[in-house]
Amino acid sequence: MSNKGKFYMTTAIAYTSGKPHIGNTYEIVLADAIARFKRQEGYDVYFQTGTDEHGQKIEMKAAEAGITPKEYVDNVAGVVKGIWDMMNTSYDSFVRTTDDDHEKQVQKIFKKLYDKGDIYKGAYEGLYCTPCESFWTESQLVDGKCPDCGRDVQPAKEEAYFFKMSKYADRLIEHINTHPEFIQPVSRKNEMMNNFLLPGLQDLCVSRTTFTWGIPVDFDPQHVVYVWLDALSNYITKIGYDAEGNSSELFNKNWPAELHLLGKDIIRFHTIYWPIFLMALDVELPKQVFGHPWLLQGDGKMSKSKGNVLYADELVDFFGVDAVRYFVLHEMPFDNDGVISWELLVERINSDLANTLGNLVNRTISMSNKYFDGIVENQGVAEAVDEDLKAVVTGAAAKVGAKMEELRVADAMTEIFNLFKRCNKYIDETTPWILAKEEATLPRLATVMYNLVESISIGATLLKSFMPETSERILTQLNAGDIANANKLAYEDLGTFGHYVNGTKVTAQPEILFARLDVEEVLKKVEELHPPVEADEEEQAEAGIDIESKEEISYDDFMKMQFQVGEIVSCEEVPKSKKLLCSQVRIGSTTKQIVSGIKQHYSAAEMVGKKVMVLVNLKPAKLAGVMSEGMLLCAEDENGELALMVPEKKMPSGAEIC
RNA sequence: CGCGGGAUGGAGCAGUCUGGAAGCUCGUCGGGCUCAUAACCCGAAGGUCAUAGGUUCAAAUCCUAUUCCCGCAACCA
Repeated sequence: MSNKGKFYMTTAIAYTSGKPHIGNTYEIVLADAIARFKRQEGYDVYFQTGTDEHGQKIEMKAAEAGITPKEYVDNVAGVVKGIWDMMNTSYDSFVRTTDDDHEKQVQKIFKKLYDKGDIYKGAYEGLYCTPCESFWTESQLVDGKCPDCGRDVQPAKEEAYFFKMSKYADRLIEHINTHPEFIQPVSRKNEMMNNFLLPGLQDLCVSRTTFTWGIPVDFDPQHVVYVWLDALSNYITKIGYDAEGNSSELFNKNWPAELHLLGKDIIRFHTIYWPIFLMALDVELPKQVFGHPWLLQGDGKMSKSKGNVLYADELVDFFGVDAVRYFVLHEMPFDNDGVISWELLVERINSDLANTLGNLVNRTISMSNKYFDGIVENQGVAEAVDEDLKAVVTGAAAKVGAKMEELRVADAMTEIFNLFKRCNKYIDETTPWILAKEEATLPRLATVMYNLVESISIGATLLKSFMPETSERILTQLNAGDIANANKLAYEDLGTFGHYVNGTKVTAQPEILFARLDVEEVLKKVEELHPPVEADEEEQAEAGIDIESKEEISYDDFMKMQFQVGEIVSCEEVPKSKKLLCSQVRIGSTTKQIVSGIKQHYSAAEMVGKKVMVLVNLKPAKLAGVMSEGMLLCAEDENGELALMVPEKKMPSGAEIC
């Protein structure tokens, strides 16, 4: 195998707040396909992935679960690694940001930047709401009060460390402009330049004191290191970077990275903060940052309460690892979001994997057995039709390579399947079953079968990076291991025809690679696995819902609140708001305007005429710019479904509720 | 006027940067074939490229305005 040099690539590290769904899993599969392909091409690949385990959210999640943050992330990191392994991904290194070596190095990096003067101690100034323990900016306030609780806020300062982003902005702009390949796809580059770099970078707050689950700043232990400075550093710390100059050989060999792969939502951190941190450390910048699109659920957003979140392990149970790998890689376009649903999965699997590929392998092996007892031997009876087949087959590797060079993985796979489709067409063109009828045409038949087996071998070898297991299964059935394993059939050989050793016997029992699936059956099973929401709701109603208890109040406190029956005389939607309805509510002889966040549960029209429970003496406030003078009371269930409180018997408008 | 993405035959997408006869996969319909997983091969129908203007010899592609969808943010008294 030729050596084309080293290739260091990473995925973003997965945040350990919970189990990753199929959208998160997509990234590691994409990375794996690229890593395997690069290896096949002859690069010395080092492929790193891992988990990002610090931050306030994790601290909270752990507290909810009643365990320590460390226990929490140990658990989730195990789940993440389990899924990565299940997906058959070939990473070389799995970093956890709670690893000792990483934490120590992040502390050194922080210190180094501080000593250099790029990080300085300053104060975060804002308006502070003591009960909520939150800082707000002027623009976030509602009527000058805390937007959360409506209480007064005080100007306050909190000390914090800041990073001098602006110092390096010009250098970064210069770098981005002179390295057009740095940010991929290109459309993202303009986004970064126009929105963040050109308007000017603000200094970035790089420490926190509001929570403790993070890497402590060793010379000022009140502070923990800002999560992104911690997380991004993994790309260098885990391969042995040392801020004091004793970096490992692994680091010296592999850095700078050829490719950082990440979701488009965190491009900003990777193309602005990360390069600037590296500049400050005097470390070279990575060659390329690719922000891939997202995989979205077909029918609406993934939501746990809808029971429609797709997880890799569940999909694998239904379809198998390679089918899921195929789907996510193939369905994901280059720079638009992709769609995933059970129906689409079944459609793709049936059409591409079962029909085109599986059936091709099956019919080819069956014919070999039927006509020649499984012996594949080219008898040299070529015809003109063979040439086009050979051209397509031998040209595939170059096409796939070109697509992969641009990271267009979906297109690369399409090229491979074009090869298989060409094979199916070849069978129709040569009609082996007719050749088999006459003794005289048997030599021609033998050549046809040889061409097919050779073509499929080449296709299967190309498929190795994307569907490693399937590739192996095909080659094993063709008994092509002696020519097509990594040692014998190198990537360079895929451009020429005729490697399959004459006289080789294929398996006598072709095994179904991908069974055809019935959409209805699959959906039925899915429904059994995730019972419809209605059933859930009933069960929950039986079980009841517990909510967080509030502090005890006095009778006087209670008597301060005035509740009355109100009649909704008119109602309209609040413009530019997704949740708000504005109602005119008649309460006795007065009418109040009340804004409520119930648009997703009640239409404006159906509100009119309802008699509802109103908290009347609530201080008026503006919502989305509209004045609201009270509150309509609703019951809310776990899924956020709302139900207005209405009197059980007929009551006049204005009747007191006590 | 909060930020961003999108709108291309029934479905999912490419093409848009760098204008030059509207393409792919699936589905539908018709035909062929029987080696094979009711698979495979051939053919056809189906699109005013969201709408309205503009630039141009020429616009899906560039410009302007509008409508609708989807994320995020905000709001859910």
